[in-house]
Amino acid sequence: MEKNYEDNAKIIKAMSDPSRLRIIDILSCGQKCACDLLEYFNFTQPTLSHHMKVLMDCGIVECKKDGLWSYYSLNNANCNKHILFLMNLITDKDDCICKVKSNLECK
Amino acid sequence: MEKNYEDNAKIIKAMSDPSRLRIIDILSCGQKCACDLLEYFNFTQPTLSHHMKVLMDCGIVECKKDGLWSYYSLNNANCNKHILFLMNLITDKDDCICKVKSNLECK
DNA sequence: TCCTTATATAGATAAGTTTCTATATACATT
DNA sequence: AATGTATATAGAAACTTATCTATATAAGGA
Repeated sequence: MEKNYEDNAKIIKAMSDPSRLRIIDILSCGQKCACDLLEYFNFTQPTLSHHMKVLMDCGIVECKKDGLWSYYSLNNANCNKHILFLMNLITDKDDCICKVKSNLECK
Repeated sequence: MEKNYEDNAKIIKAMSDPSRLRIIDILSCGQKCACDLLEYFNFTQPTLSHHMKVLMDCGIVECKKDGLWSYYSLNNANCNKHILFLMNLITDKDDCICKVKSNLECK
């Protein structure tokens, strides 16, 4: 029981940072490599690396390596429906109070 | 845009602590005064007071004073549907992966 | 083989969070 | 009025987090 509060808190905590919310938002348009993601932010490459680790550690994001590049994407398969729903809340353009996605152009 | 990530992160952050998840879980059974809430936890009264402040500051919980007592309840009216849904995820016994609520008895 | 490039890791620092003890506030009761 | 009780606030300690710089790793191309 206690354990469930802990586990859920960990996943929710991973989403409780503005930069990581934005990363989730960006990845909702499809996979991106680290260097592309980095262009959306003012922080450094190691900081992005840290954020991606947090998102991967709790299963929200997965990584596919190809040569020098790391391609990140939302790990929908691994996310339980609760987290998926929250991600949709944040990323779904049409049904979104926060309008976070409105300034992104998905290709 | 930036602002929305910040605002959403603040609300999500308020829910990213195991103790506060449990408080939300307990309040899903109905309003409780601080001293009743406190019995579920091992921390002190000022610590509970801190957690309630965090939950109230972002609008998840509201407080009704009656004499010496402070009655806390989930502020469903003020919560937008996104947050409500996440609270349901955590608190709804029948449709809940986390099963957080299973050990609570609502009267 | 050497250099460049993409990403990860190590370690430090500054800021934020959770918790505590001590104390204040404010209402109730005697 | 004095005392007791429920809650809030202040301030400090311990821990965690976000960020940085410097460096390591590992793959590709000259």
